Amino acid sequence: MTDTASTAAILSGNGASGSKSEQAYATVKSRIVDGTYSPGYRLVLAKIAEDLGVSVVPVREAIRRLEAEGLVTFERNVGATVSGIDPTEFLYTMQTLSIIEGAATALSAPLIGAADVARARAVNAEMRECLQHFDPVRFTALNQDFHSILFEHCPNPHILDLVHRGWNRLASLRSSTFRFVPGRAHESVDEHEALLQLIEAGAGADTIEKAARLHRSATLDAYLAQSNAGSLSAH
Amino acid sequence: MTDTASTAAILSGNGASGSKSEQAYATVKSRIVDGTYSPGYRLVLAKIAEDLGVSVVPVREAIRRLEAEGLVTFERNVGATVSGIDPTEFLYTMQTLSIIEGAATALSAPLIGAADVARARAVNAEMRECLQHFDPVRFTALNQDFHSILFEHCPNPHILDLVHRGWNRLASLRSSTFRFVPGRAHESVDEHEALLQLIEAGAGADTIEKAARLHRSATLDAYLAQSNAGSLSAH
DNA sequence: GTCATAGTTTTCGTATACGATTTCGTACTC
DNA sequence: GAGTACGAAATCGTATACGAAAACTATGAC
Repeated sequence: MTDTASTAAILSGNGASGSKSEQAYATVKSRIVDGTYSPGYRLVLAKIAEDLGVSVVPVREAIRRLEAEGLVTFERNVGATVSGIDPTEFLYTMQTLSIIEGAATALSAPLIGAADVARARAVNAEMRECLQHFDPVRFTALNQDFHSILFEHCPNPHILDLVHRGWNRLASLRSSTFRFVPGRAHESVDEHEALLQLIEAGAGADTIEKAARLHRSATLDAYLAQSNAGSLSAH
Repeated sequence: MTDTASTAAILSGNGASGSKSEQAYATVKSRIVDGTYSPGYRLVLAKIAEDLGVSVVPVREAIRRLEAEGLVTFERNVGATVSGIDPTEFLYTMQTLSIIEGAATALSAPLIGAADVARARAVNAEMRECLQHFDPVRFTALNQDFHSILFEHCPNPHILDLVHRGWNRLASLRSSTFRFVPGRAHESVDEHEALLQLIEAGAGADTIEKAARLHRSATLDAYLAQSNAGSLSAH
């Protein structure tokens, strides 16, 4: 995710590759994802156009594409704003994501080799270390990595696409840190190990999916219990 | 689905409502969905613009939005074509759809009242009739209705959105009929009844989801077994 | 002080124009 | 006859310009 954002930033930096419409799309998207444009931010076509040194037509096109992805809201003759995400929205997005990620993990499982499991274990070990010298930022980044390893062999491109969209949707809430819950972190690491063992044992897709989804749900529940729902929108 | 298409067609007919960009979007989408523009169809901006009586700018915008939805493929300096769907793609789309629909059904289940179950039963009864005086077109339409009833209370808007996107994606394959498999139809009706009973009994989400998904998967498998995979792309 | 209204400003919406890129057909060479 | 090079046509890409809609502001009446 951070990778995607920085890649887009680099692209927008040199600006040499792709059409201007493409550049506008990538840049605005990355700015939404990295929080430069936070929810509610008013996206004025002319300003963005000037900022990027292009005319409004490609910017307009980019904004509409982002709208189709759910990252911005567009209103006729009024303009575009970065999509906000209220507590209910947040819950629904997380719920959807846990379903999709569960499926992605289950579909990947048969294709995950010993090397991948080893990699995932290494990541998990690092997460355990992060718990000792309290480092929530790194912990959550590693958490993302861990699950990415489990997804990466998913043969169904639609599912992977949905996973990414979901995370993009949540990105403006600082996805890299919002899932850290101290009390939950220890269990989380243990659940990761359990998940890896299920995969190694060649458990059925149902079992793996359920485990993956429950794990994600539990993390979400813990997060919600910690921060009262009201503060979500202020994030 | 048919409803959506005809609505869009009506909108494009009077063309009075919404912006021209919106009109272009709705019209092109409906034409893709209803098969007027079938997979591989070359979408030439200028021609569509002329056809709709607008300039190319709003058409271009509409096409890019459709690209973000996966309905068209766009290549720089070359143009847009209606996304084809090869047998593998088809499988992945159906797989994704069965996951999403299973989840949608499970999430709806607690909110489905006796009246809804009765409606669904009525639809199912009609389906049974269709089997007697062989009417596959109506059968598949009713099948769609049946599942829609089960979805409609789904509180998670993202999931519903994904369901619709999935069906749009498949629409150019004549979604209204491609799922009819004579040998499978009878079982299908029985499974519907079983699903309704699970819902009435207040079964757990897991059980309902699994049942719904398995049902869809079985239908897909039967369909694939019937038509050899090669003919899919020609549809 | 509050509300309504008219005028101004901002911003969007799209048509048009022109440059850039690709594609396709034709002629020429080997 | 096959392959290549060149040129014309088709098509995309975007800047600019102007019209339309909404939002904002100031003014005046009550």
